[in-house]
Amino acid sequence: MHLTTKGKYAVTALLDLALNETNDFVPISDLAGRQSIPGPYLEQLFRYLRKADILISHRGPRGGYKLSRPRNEIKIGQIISAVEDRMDATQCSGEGNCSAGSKCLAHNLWTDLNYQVQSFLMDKSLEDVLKNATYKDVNKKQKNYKLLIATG
Amino acid sequence: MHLTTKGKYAVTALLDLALNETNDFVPISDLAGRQSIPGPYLEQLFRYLRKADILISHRGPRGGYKLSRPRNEIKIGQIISAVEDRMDATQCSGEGNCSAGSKCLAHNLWTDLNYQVQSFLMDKSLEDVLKNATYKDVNKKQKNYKLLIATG
DNA sequence: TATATTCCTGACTAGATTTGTCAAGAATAG
DNA sequence: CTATTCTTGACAAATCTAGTCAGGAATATA
Repeated sequence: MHLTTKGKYAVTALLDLALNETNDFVPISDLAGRQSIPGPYLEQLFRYLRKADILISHRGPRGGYKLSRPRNEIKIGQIISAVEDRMDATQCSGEGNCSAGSKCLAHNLWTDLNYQVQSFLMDKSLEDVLKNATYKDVNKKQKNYKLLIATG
Repeated sequence: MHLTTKGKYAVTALLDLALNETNDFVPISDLAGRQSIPGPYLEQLFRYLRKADILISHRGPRGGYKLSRPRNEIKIGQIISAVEDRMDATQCSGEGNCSAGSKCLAHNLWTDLNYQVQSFLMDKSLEDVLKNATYKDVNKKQKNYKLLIATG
């Protein structure tokens, strides 16, 4: 399971796009500049998002990108799915042959972890994140869980 | 956020150790053999687990490793925390300076994702996983979420 | 005491992956 | 026409993972 800057950059850029939503196309240089993302790198990521029908592009002056549908219909999970290719936590890509042809002792654990992460990401749209609404209550409990995160 | 084979090997090896729980020490070669994990690599991982007081070791003939406490008191999250060092999903290691000194648009999203993953892993002990009990109901819903996981 | 067993430590390496860069080309608004 | 912007493909450096290896220290057993 690997969430890289690819996924993080993509989500951030699309949040920016959703925030500054108009009918105009927004050039990549604007997004990259505002969000401190290397332009050519973001360009590369936007290829995947266009292929996944999340973005619409237009060339030439006044060209750029815009969201293919309303921001409440684009899920964070869809964005990440479009740019990341190693989000699966199982050792066997879900095939159940992780230990000498059959399931390893931890197989179901990783499958369930997959489900946790996926449902979290698929339940949230760009709009949800901008509103910071649907998951605000979760925030308050965070003090109980510091062990996994480096605090230095 | 990166869950590597380090974390997966460590959890699998400790599940094996919990499964074959006796008062004896179990040599690494036994665990590595049974779980198809490269021995010297597992040895490397066990250093971290000993430092984290999850394992007790003993040298010499009839030596090996055993769990430092009952298997229901060792959480999966503790194991992963001991061997993985990049489980944080935020771009800024939680410092909130991910975008020109302040929080990027996605900061709270990644913080909440951290919480989801941590609470999932910290809620499960070795015993829970072996019993396959505490999270079985979650399994049944999985068909709805396939988008993130490569199906090929 | 001798010996085989097992952990302990540190260094090293090959390969994969990420994180970018770059150049040339195509479309298009004005 | 021309400047702007996306499009595509190739390339490269840095980092990280996954695993190896050698030498040493402790200890149970005979």
